[in-house]
Amino acid sequence: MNSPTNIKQLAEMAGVSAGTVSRALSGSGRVSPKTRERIITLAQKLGYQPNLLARNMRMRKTSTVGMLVPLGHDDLQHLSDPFFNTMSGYLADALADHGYDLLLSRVIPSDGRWIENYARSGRVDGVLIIGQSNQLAVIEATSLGYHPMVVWGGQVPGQHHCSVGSDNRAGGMMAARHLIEQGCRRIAYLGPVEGPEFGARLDGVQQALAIAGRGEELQIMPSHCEPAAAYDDALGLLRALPVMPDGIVAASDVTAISVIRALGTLGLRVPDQVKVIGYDGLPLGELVTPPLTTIDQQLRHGARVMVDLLLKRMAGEPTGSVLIDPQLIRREST
Amino acid sequence: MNSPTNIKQLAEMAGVSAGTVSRALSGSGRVSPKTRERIITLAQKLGYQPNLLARNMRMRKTSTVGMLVPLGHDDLQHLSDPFFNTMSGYLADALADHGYDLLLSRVIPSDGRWIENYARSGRVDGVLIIGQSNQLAVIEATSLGYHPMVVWGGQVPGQHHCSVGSDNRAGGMMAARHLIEQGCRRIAYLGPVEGPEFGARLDGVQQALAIAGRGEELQIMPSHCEPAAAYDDALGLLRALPVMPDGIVAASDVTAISVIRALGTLGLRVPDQVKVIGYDGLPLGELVTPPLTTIDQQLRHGARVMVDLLLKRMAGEPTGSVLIDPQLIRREST
DNA sequence: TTGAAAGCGTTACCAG
DNA sequence: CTGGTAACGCTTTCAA
Repeated sequence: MNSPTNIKQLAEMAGVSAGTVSRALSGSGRVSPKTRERIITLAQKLGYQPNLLARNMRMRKTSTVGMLVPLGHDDLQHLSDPFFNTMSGYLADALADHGYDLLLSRVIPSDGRWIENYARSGRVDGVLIIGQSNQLAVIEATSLGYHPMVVWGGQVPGQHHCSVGSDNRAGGMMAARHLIEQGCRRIAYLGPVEGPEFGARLDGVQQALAIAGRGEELQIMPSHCEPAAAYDDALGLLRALPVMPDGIVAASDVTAISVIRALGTLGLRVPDQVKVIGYDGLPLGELVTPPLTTIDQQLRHGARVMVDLLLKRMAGEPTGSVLIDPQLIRREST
Repeated sequence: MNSPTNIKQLAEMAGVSAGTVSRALSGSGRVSPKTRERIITLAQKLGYQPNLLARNMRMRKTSTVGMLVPLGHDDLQHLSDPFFNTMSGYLADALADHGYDLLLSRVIPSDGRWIENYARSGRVDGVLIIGQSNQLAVIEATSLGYHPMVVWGGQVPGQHHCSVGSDNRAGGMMAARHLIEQGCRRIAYLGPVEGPEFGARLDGVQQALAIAGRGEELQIMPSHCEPAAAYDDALGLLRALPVMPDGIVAASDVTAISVIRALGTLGLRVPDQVKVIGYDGLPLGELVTPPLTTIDQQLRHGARVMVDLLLKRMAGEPTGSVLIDPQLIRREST
């Protein structure tokens, strides 16, 4: 009793045509209740599974959304990075609630069309981009011709593409202000200094210091973002410093954790001697030693917003971008 | 200058037939170097993107692997659980190295054919199952007729399906032995007590105690596995205990973290008053307070093994199951 | 209510 | 080396 491999076989066994089976199984279209019932039970009994590729192709709809992570320069394994993990988990959950699957692809931006090529390959109904890396131009260009795309990341004035993300400048200010309020006298920033996200965070930090009349003061330690090398990076940067800061704004939670470890290696206690604040609000920030003070981007909420907007855009509706209020979560690293 | 939406349009513009374009672009088949060059550059210029659905359908190959998480009883959001996150990240990385994408699906086991239906839908070339939950029978039955499937989880004697996982009994023994060696006098187990994975871990714990001549001693606190409720669960279970243990084997790292927090709430210090050991070896175990002693399943390595075996099975080759040596990682929670 | 046939976009076979 | 044609498995239109 082998399962029929296609609808025609099943139709034959049921003594009807393929079209009738299709209508019966899909529920759409008029079929006599009797034959419908008969076909459905037969399909069940025989374990018939329609070929979704064929259906998707015919219907031009896949019930699948692609998540793309532009790798920028670092072509190393990134999908196991805690930030992406967390995000993909939230996104997969939010999508599953709407009956969509998540296709996880590691794409290396080659030409200016990598998003469009992926999107138009027919495999996905829409695209979620996590992190703009250095691909802002491509994203913006793509958005002009391809509607169902939502980007996690910062917002730039006049942008055309739909983005969801926290107000990085406000978040950066918030972080610096917090350190100032805690009495830090030598504040430093450690993390990437470019890109619409990290750049804005840094801007915010500088602005907060300027407002406090301490604009000259910031020590900037530009670093990469690879989690694997983060600890070594941080250690090297801190060692090279002429004078040790007493407050560090880390560009992300992962960076902050590395910074704290590096400080530990250097024999410095957090938060007694140096205060460290992260950025992201990853769940694991709550678990680390010491629990991380951080700027929360509310990723779970953000993921839901992204999915909602994407579904709207897939339906052809226009959407605006969303700026999520970053929130200071005070824990024990400051 | 609109991109051609299908190969026929492109062929027309190039003044050749669709077949020739296909051969030129795929590189297979004989095409004169001159026309091949011409077609390739034209496709490039026009931004032609072949429809992968159609290709996949025709070739019966998708370069995509599905990851399924049987949810068992708990139909709550599970894909954002740290264990699955970690696993999916490693798997996605390992698959990407071989040119495969990962399709993340949350499937609720309905009937006895949910795996087969998913697998035979044509959307994936193979299936990775993470965690057997209470679906062992279905998995085993499916494996009889569907080859390209690899399961993360325990091994049962005489099983037919291909599994990769740590030796849970050995791991459980290792954990209990460690607590015994640390001088714990009242040992408890907290976690699920059934299923081929957790059950075996518990067995191992009991066996280690029996060997030490303390078989009667173990306090068992059966709990669920939902990370959301884990803390409340742990707190309730610990509170209900007539006498507080001084050593706890937690069924997973996530559970262990919850246990440690619950102990904190009860005013008990880890490891001074109670020692806690986890199971999994998640990266975040290194970061928590206190850093977690755990039984490491070497998930990154395990993910690679799973992918290797799956690729072999997709090629039709037979494979055996793999048992990964669990290893004690001693940190500061014991 | 049902059946036949025309696609969806691709690749593979078979002639020329 | 290239063009035409037949699949792949499904849905949907058009007739009956």
